[in-house]
Amino acid sequence: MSDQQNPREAAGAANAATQQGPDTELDDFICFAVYESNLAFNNLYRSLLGDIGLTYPQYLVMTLLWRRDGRTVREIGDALSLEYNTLTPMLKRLETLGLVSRVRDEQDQRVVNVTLTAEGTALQKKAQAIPQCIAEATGLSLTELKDLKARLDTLRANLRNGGQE
Amino acid sequence: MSDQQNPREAAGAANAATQQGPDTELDDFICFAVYESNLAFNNLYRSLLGDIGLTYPQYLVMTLLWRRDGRTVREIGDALSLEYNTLTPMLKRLETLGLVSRVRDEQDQRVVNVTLTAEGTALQKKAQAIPQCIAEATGLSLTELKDLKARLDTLRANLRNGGQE
DNA sequence: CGCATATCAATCGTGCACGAGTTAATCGTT
DNA sequence: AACGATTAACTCGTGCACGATTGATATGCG
Repeated sequence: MSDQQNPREAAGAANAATQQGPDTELDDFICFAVYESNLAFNNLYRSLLGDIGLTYPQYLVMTLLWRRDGRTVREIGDALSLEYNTLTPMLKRLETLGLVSRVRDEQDQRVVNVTLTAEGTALQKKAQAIPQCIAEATGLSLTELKDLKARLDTLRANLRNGGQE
Repeated sequence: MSDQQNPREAAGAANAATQQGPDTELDDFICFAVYESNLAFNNLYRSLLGDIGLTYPQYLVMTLLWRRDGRTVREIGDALSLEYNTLTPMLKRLETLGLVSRVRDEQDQRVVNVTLTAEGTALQKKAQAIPQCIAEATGLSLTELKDLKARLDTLRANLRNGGQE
């Protein structure tokens, strides 16, 4: 098959379309590369997390709680850049799975505190191998990963600032 | 507020949790960085594309067709790494919007050919400014973007290979 | 105190992404 | 020609992500 599909074709349309020269050819490249990398991570996590019955976003929440138990919905949302309308159903699913408990705060009745159950704490053991698997699957050295992360963090910070102007 | 939530806290849990040393501390970092960058891009595109009534994945499909009109569902899926069960409803929405038409292939009745309508072609003009906006929002130089894209492409290729072993 | 305002969380509706399963058309082999 | 295997597309169900809206609690200010 000679119809070679690469990201260039998908994201580089601006050049062919608007004749703005090679400078704009990269614009969509980077977002498409991020989009595709995210899809690839999602699929990898799906296969790794399927055994323990978590989705990737659920795993991120559990990871937060394993690191420090007892957080409000807002704190979790801040950490993961997610809104209540995403988190509330997700936390309810984790509650249904018996991994966390959701309890109204005594002092401030508006707040819901999310804590690990014994089962939720125990699950950490089964998830131990996952970070190592992910790191190996990237095929990158520690130095490369560190560097790539730093660049992505810069990108993300810029996007958030620029998007709100 | 001293409760500074950063990606480190969300994705670096492996270290504190499993005491495996600094080497595993980065494992989840990179996927989280990609996850957050993707969220940031999605939100940026949402604000930019809201005016012309497209979502980001829809924009990617339109970009493909603007570059070369007349593609099968399979070709679009290959280009975007998406399955039929994602694309079929999406293409139907684009059809409902009057931007594309979906027609069974005469030679091979299994195949559905997707082509731009006049309205779909015309929409390209309104979308012209978007790549430039995105590029500026990244706050990165062309060299930096090019480099970052290359690294992400490598990462993605590795993930796909490693995920299927 | 009393009332406007802000905050926390939840609900509803839409769209993306994928696993699983289905249907219909084509291909390959005999 | 016939029939099993493959391929293209679709449907259904689940979960994530977000805009818009709502409700209930807490805070601030006159």
